[in-house]
Amino acid sequence: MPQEPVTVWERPERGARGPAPERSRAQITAAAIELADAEGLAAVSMRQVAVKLATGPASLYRYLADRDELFDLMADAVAAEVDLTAPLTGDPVEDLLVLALQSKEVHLRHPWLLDIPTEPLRLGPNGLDYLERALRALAPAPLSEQSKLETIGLLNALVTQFARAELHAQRSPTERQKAQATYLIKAAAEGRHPLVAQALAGQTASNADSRPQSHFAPLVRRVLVGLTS
Amino acid sequence: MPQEPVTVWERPERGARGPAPERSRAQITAAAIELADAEGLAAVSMRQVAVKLATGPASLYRYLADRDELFDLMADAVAAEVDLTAPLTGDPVEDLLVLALQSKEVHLRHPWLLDIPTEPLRLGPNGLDYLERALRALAPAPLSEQSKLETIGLLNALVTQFARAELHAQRSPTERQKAQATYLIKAAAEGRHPLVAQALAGQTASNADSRPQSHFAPLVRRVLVGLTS
DNA sequence: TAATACTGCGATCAGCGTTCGCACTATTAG
DNA sequence: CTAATAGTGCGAACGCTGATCGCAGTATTA
Repeated sequence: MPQEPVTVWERPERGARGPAPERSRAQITAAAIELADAEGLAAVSMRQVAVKLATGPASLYRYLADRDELFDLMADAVAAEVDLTAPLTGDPVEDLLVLALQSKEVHLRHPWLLDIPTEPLRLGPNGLDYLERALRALAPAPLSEQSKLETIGLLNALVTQFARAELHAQRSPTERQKAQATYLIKAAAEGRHPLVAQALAGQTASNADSRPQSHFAPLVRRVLVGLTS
Repeated sequence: MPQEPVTVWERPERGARGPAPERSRAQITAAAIELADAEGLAAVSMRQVAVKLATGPASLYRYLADRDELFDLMADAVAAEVDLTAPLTGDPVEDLLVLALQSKEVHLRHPWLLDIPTEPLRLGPNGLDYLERALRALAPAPLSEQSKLETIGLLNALVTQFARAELHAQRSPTERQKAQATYLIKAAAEGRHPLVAQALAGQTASNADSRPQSHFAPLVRRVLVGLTS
């Protein structure tokens, strides 16, 4: 027998009998995203989401199997913020770059995305559209299927990496981060890590320009050119 | 006044007064790593670690400020498994590749590393040595300090990405993963994502060769050549 | 009209990270 | 030698978490 449907995406939103649900997955997702945008992913507990919807925690389990599925819904919801309608140029590098830039914007808008535990194949309908688009952009490149997927994965890794760095730069540091920074400086000044000290100096010097110039686009371009040649 | 020491690395392991501690950070770290290796990072709760050390949870807080510091210790402990003593060749690409390969091995040996929440500057003494080594490898390359750090960051992103993929391939899939996979297949077969379907087919075909050949080394080389030229 | 399948949700469970306060002990100061 | 001090071990507890169970109420089907 073929195992009942299991992902949120396949499981029907409501049954055919009984009273109409008073809420919807979309509403719950929206409430969760609002919470996460305002107070971080840690604030997205079943209880707090329930409070926001004026119900009890147990009720949410009529809509979701568990908290992880809520993450699925949240991630896929914001994936829809990427525009996939613009025409492709035919240049894999430029077309992928457009995608990556947008994806990075989404991450900056929803920093909690970086806190969602990485699951293999966490991909909803919108994520699927995104992937299809990336593969379309990559179609002209003479790569194996596996290499294409690896390239897209690498691109996503770059997106999250730079999103993290930019968020880190623009947010005021926590106590922990200040402590870590002073430790690093002190340790580097000890003399046994001269190159780290030098890199640190260069880093703070470039910050003194107060130009948070990100090298994202040029770096992505270089990497993609190297991979799709 | 200069704020009391705050990172685990600066805070002295024991005070000058009072009885000698019955345990050490190293012991606690070892117990936590054993737990994590065997049952995953989720099993590393203060209580379970305490049980493993035949003590109470509250006692651990004489050694650590919080659970996150335990992660610091764990990550830095396994960072020591990378060999940094071999002589450098002088070729940044090859020298960094050696580092990356080792780092990936560490991740395969300790999969829970991928579950530790990414914090900016989570870097202990061993992590610092690793960073210094990477900068040494990169010294011959004509790059700005910032670009060097970005390159190393990208390298680490590649390491985690491939480690994740390889672990995913070699572990038997969870219920969730099976469900996600069947959803993906079904959705791709629907016709609106032809390229995803094609990529999926190519993926399962290459798996049929049962050769889990990783493209890690060649891909890292290509990326690094592109970035350090 | 009866059976059925669904909904909302209060009560509750087990587990979590962390804090408090107390008994105890080694070191230091007088 | 004694008293003050700072450190240690840890039982008990607090507030929070994700999740389950069972029951009352409701819309659909037979």
